[in-house]
Amino acid sequence: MPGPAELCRRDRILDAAERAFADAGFAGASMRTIVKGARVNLATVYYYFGSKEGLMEAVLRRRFGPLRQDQLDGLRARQEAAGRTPLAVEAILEALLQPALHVALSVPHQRLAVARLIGRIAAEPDAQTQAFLRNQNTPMRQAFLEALHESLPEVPLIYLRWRLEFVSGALAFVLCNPHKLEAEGHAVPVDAQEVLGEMVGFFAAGFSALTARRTAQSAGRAAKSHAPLRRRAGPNPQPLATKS
Amino acid sequence: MPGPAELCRRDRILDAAERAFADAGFAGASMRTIVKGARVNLATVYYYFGSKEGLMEAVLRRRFGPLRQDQLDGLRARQEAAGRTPLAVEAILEALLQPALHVALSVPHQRLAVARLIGRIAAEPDAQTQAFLRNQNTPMRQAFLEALHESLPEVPLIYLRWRLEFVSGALAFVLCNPHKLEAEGHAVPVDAQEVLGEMVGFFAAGFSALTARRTAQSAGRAAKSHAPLRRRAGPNPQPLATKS
DNA sequence: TTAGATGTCAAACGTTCGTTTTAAACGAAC
DNA sequence: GTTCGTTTAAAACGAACGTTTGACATCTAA
Repeated sequence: MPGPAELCRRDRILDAAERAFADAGFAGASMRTIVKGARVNLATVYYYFGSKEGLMEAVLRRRFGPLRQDQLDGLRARQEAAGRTPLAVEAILEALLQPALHVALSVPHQRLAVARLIGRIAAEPDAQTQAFLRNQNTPMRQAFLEALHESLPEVPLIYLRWRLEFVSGALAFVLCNPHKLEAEGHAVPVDAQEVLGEMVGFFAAGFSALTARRTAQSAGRAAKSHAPLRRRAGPNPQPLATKS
Repeated sequence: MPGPAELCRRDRILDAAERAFADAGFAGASMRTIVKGARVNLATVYYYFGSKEGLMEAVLRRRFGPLRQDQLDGLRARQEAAGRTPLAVEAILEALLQPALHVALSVPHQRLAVARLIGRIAAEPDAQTQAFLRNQNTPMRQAFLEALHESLPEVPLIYLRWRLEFVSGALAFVLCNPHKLEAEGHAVPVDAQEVLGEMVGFFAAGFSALTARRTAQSAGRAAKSHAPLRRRAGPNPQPLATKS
């Protein structure tokens, strides 16, 4: 039977693993640094989670389960409040972005690890991790896609899906590198509410844009500069400093 | 003196390393799989590149040097063609996105590895890699930021920087997971030109949006649903399938 | 021919990896 | 008090890791 001490160790492992995976990725994080951070024996991890992949899966389940649920709950709540009328795109985007930005940017101690984790696993190469994540996210993404389709019936569904991927990519990127949103010299942590407002406004305008069929002539007066892309062949075109 | 055979080996190593880093990330790719792919001896890599990090740096330099130059050239060409008038946002975005999408999505054989590499390293934890990449990209990003500022003087600079990060994130995400843009069942590779047009239209609309100061009331009729986010504490809120 | 770079190779260096084994300590039930 | 399932600990497993070594070719310059 699980006593309180056991839960304590299990959670310590999950916390340390979350930090390690966020910092170094799945392959780069080692079990030994995780158990050092959790102050438990190496075998304890295998007792609870079976393997490194099992540990990763538990970490993802603990974080993304509630997060995804919050996103879905937010969408449903807004839909109920709106009654029969389709939601404003801004409301849909808020329901999607607010839970992630909130858990990632607003909380005090070191839950920045969560942010990096969210962003990191979007690019994780591990096939099992990818499959697990896809299974987790598919229903949620489907719900948001349907909501967008109701609000923007004139935009082809395939483009709505693309645009949703753009939003997901930007979100993952921001969560993974929150320092890139900070002002030039300031070290002040970014305000989650402000980022949310800016992202909602930015992407809502994009979503409401009609399908772009221009591509070539959109540059207008610069169209003549479309020379075929050449690959550079010379040696070391850019020396570049190697130190930060 | 470098003979042709030597250059051949050096390039074979870079090709194999690029593929391996794109597939497994920096930590996940092993020197032995790289030399196996390049059909060279293990020591040869150290003869040419000194270390694994040196190899990574050479891979990044070879790809991102020309890519970044193409982006800058495209911007400058459009600026010259436009004369004194500020560029259309669409033109700026095209200059930014077209080289990356072109090298990543359009080429035949296996240069998809380049795409995954571009997307992957945006999330690479390795500090040295991050510093190297930042040094590479800073001047280019600055140029695009200035171009955007001239075209959209009414948008505060800090928000232009944020929006540029959103675009970079979406681009990295798309390059890293090109399959997510494919249609549901179809396996047809995505058309780079179509993605470019859609991204340009989508983000141009976002950039031209005025600063959003609403955040709270933007959801309009759904504002009452803004309950404080609760963290879920119950055990395993979502069982979820563990197999793909 | 000799001296010295220049590339290439097989083999091994010591370390760290994920994982397993073995056993001891624990609390509750009989 | 013994037994039993559960939990922790120390040590070790074989494999793979990044890196180095030393020898062996090959070629140029003196």
